[in-house]
Amino acid sequence: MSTEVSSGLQALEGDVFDTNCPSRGVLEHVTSRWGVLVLAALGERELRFGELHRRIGGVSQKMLAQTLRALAADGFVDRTVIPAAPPQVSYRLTATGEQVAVHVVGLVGWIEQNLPAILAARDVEPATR
Amino acid sequence: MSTEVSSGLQALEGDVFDTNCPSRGVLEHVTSRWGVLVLAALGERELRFGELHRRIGGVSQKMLAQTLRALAADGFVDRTVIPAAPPQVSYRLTATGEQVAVHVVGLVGWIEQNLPAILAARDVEPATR
DNA sequence: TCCGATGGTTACCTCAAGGTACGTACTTTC
DNA sequence: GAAAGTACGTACCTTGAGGTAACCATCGGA
Repeated sequence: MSTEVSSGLQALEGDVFDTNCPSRGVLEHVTSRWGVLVLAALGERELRFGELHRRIGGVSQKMLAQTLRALAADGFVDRTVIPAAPPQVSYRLTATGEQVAVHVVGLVGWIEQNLPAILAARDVEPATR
Repeated sequence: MSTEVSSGLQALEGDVFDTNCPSRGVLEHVTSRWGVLVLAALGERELRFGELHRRIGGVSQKMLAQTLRALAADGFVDRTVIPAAPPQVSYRLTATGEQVAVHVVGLVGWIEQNLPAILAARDVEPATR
């Protein structure tokens, strides 16, 4: 479809198995401890800082701000400041962000749904050891 | 199909947004630095320890073994020892593991394909700041 | 006979992830 | 006028993730 080869010498795909490939960095932002949860939360709807903080259990303000900055730098999250009395800041996924979020939400959803089975399997199979 | 409700009082879904939910642990195993790559690698085919080590750039033996142990404990990876001269150990995804791997591979694949766009966006938008 | 490969384990050490606490600037509320 | 909420930034400190190196057991090959 959109695969214009144009005149590009570059625009090659990434390879996460290569230590030096920049995709490693992106992958680590997305799959970081709080990155996954931020993407999953924003996948539901746009949220303000405080709402995100309350929604994601256990995250500190510092780490939330830091994670949001990293995701914004990669172009996954859009930050909007509403200049009000106490300045309100809203976060939403960009078009690109929504695409990653689809995968992240899929993964998270699968884990949530299959959690009972996973936990059950943990106890049973000492035989394999 | 297989959705027997049985007599279960439990078997509830997980909630990753809850700090104390065990799904958090599973999620962190799966999305850990090396966990993602191991699942992605084994998503392609069964691999031996050394093959995995060579395939995943930058991983140490220690972390690879540790990651494999965690994924095996969660029932995502199956470990098979072939008692040969230098004992060979093979790793493959379980049925459950293949299901998570689908999501992980999807995510990783998306990042690899969209890497050029992501990197390009990084440089351009200093306006948003 | 010594080397190297296989698939680890263990001890040791380092650095960065991440938590706590406090500062900020402004406003509403009691 | 003091406290509380909003959205952070920063300094400080702890913990654990993760790297390095050495060791082990066995076998085939040079």
